[in-house]
Amino acid sequence: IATYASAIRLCGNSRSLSAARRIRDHLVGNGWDRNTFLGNLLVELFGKCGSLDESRRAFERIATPNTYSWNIMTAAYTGNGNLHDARRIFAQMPEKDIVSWNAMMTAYSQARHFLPALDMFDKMPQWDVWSWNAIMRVYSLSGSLDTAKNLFDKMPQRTIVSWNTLVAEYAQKRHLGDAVGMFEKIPMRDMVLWNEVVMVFLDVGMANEAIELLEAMPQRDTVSWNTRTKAFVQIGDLVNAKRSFDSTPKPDLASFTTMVVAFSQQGKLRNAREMFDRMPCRDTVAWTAMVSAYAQNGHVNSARNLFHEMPEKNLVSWNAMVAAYGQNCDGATAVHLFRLMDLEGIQVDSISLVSALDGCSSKTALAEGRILHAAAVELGFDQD
RNA sequence: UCUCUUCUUUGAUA
Repeated sequence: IATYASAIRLCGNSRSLSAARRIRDHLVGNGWDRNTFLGNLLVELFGKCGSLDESRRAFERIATPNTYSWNIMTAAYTGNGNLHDARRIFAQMPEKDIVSWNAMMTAYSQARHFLPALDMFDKMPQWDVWSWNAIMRVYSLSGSLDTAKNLFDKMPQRTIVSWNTLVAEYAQKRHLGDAVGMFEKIPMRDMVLWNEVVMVFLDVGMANEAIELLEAMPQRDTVSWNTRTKAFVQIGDLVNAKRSFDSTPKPDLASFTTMVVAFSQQGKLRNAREMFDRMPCRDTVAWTAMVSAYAQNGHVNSARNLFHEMPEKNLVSWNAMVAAYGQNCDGATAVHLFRLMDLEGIQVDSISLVSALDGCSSKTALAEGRILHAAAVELGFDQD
């Protein structure tokens, strides 16, 4: 079991989907895929690769799934932005532990569904530091930074994550004074915090200072390297961005996707596609980035083909495709897709609406405009 | 020095 486990983990590190499938087939062949521990690893592995079908099948093959199995299955869905199926799994779970509740609360929070997130918190049988950190973030994301700070002060325990969360929230909301104040009081500074500081420089348009700081840092992790690559992209230095990517010791999906977007923005569609093809495995984010790359460079048909090839689609992927049609003045198809989202069980958001409206400006018939207006009213966006 | 899952930093849509 240990041998198989390490083999699966190796795939996870290299994020190689084909290697993952080979191991999976091997385990299916000898029946070890029914083992809970190994099955759990497979569920997680396919989830991380954005292959939710295979993840679910691995889950279904486990003879006696435990709470870990259920939680990993939930995480696979939430990690790919599939709130719908995550909820379903959560509801079906025979036994929920604190991890299940925390995961579901965070899933709502990330989807910006703050009321259900608060509801989860209230319904939880007990709370741990993770729950407190997560609820603190719900408040800050929903705009109540003061409430978040009050929570931070009153929380029964705090970890380094609590501190890092608040610094990041202050920084993102441009309360730089508060961010610095927090930073100075932090008892222990880790890599996450330093990466946050680098991001502050990038966010305020000081890319060169960000790069200098990164180079002065004693340690760098993959996030640091990715941020460095992004900094070069931001100053329009594609050559050094590519160099930064090539120097990244352990590139992950974000490293590749950053380059896909960078090439696309410079109109280098071929390079973008090469980067995409070189990825050992592709998650929903990567697929969506490539769909948008085609769309933004005027290749709507290629965008559509790739969209249909995607193994999993979430809200953002759909929005990207709606926008693709909108930007290319095919308002009718954009609206059609917009309505299809509903049928697919995707909860539309304001971006879906704006993207569909984009193509409506002149070419779309009045009837389609009415559909969107009705949707806007329903969503409560009619005042905007 | 990686006993499987949940919190904070980097990558996708307007």
